[in-house]
Amino acid sequence: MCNECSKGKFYITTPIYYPSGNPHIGHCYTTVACDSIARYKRMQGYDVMFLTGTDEHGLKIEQKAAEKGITPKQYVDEIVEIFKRLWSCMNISYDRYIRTTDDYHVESVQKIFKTLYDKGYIYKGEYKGKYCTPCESFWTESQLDENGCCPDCHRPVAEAKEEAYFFKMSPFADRIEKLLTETDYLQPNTRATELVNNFIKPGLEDLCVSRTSFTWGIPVSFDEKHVVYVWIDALSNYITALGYLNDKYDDFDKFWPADVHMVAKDIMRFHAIIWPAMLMALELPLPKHLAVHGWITFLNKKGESEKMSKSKGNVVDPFMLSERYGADAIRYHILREMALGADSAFSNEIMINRINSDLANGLGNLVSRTVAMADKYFGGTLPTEREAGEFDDDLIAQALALRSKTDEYIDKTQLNNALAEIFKVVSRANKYIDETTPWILGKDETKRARLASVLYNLLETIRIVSTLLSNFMPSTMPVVWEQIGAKAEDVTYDNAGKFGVLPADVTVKKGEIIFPRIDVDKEIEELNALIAPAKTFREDEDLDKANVITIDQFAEVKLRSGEITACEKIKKAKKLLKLTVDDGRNGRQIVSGIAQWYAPEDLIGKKIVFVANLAPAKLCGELSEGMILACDAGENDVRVLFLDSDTPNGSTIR
RNA sequence: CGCGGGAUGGAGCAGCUCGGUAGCUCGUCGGGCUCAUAACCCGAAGGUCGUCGGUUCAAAUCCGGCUCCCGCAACCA
Repeated sequence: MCNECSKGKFYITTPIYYPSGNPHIGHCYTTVACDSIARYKRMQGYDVMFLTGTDEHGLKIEQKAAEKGITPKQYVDEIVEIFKRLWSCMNISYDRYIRTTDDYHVESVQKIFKTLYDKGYIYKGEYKGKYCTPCESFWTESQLDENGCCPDCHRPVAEAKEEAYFFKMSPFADRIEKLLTETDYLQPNTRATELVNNFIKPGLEDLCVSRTSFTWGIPVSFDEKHVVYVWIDALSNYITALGYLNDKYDDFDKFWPADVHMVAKDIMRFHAIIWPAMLMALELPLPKHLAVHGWITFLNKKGESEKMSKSKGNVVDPFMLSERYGADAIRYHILREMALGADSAFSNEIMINRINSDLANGLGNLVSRTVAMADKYFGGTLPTEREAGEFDDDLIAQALALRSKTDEYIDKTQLNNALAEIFKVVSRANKYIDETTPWILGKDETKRARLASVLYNLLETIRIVSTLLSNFMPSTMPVVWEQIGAKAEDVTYDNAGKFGVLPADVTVKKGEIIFPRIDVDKEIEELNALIAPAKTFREDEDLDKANVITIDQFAEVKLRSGEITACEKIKKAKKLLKLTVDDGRNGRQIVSGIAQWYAPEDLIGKKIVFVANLAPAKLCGELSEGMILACDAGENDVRVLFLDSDTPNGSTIR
């Protein structure tokens, strides 16, 4: 069976990552998972295109670069280097790396935008948002700082409108709903209802696809004061990287549509709704699958999993991990722990235990004891006489059945299950050694043939297992092959479906330990010391010359004392408390996001400090006239500033 | 009543579509073995399957109420 030419093509993508910071373990997961699938498919004989890259435009990049005093391009160039270094460190076999700043991508995006405009799917309209007059900047609600002010200059913002281009989503709503609910596009499909209920049933809103408020982006070719906003720029990478509407590459016809787009759940929405809509508008075929995985969360010392974030000091550095344990151990751990769709808790302890029990005790030890016995009893080279025995059939049957199981799980992008199947066979082989007791056979000259059979069966099982595993752990499996005497032609996909491939007189070679066992306690101690302690201040709030204000500026903020006379939770909101405050005048209502930390009864009767001249705003339908002062108290905690109980209400604070 | 997911031995999970002896990995304890990386193999303990009620000969599984967690949306003025 020739598989070099008969399998067809396979196109798989990671998202293009946003280089506003260094890559973390979450980026690693998606990329490692795609890499393993890509390797597996290549091994099967598919013509594989594996794409990854970086999404390099946008306001945030522009700002980060400005902070460092370099151009946006210089800024992204630096971070892209770090991404690429990580991928090389993790043995990522991508075929192509797209940067949205690449000329050909820019050219294609401009053409795509124009095409959609010409087809009538893009029209000019008005974008409503928050505008900061001094900075001449538009912000969305979520970009505003903790006071609802401009994130740049921290002054109040106003409702304003900006000219912008919009992409019509509504014509595609029905087709998208069907795509999500009636096909196997979305994997796992459990999230389809959520998407349909939240976004499609209420009516798909037209999407703002251009901005005039920043310049670090791809200019709209027929209206240069606009730049293309993230959606069309970023999502279209999947086709521009194949040469869609550009001359750089010409394999669009060959590889499109994609077989798998893999993404984390936070960007599922864009890939489940917007991307299909764009493709429908362009009249292009839709990708076959969207595989959505969860986040790697960090299991803290209290046993709670939390999102990784710099301010919590729990970000796991993949460079450090791979240096300590090797890329393959990290790859194995994250692929084995993460079930498609669900979050997976990461902790140093879980990882080390996993490495120890599966890789060191299970696989590593199996290879080690098998090779050692071949070496000890036969000087490394097996004699060719054979004698079958009681437990052989079961072992051989399991080894032979493995490949089709992993095939199936790979096609369902369930890598954790594929690995679980492989390690079942590893366990079976370890058990086989106990059942056949080769150390007893070794003492009896008449049992040479039986002993040779046992060892040969073990070597063959290891060969099959390691062949399939080499897609997940590409750097250590060749070491295994060297030790068990397997040649390159022995460890192919075809041969992973056969038993009896190694020559009967195979010669093994004792070598280094593949996965050394890790001393858990010692290691954890060292790792904890390495993890940066939590910060109680935000990095971007470091006081430097730029942040110094004058006394007049301070005087603009009117702080007053007040007393909380009534307080209740706002039903619809998780975090909001509605406070009635005696401000020494007519009283006022203030809404505060402290419900997580304070119960209403904790606050009634307390004296607090509030900002008196803050523009009123509505939160969850409740009017808020001012803001009470509170400070961060370490990891996800807040303390309200309380005044002495005899402080008069409504007096000025200066 | 905004939308969705979840609660199963110490930990993490499977089972639930299509009711019928509750399973896996890790951990704990006991035993075996000595080829091997104090690794491997076998055995045991440990769960009234969140809670209350209903349907049924029979409920982890189906139905309804409740509690608590977690996402999304909204939102930390």
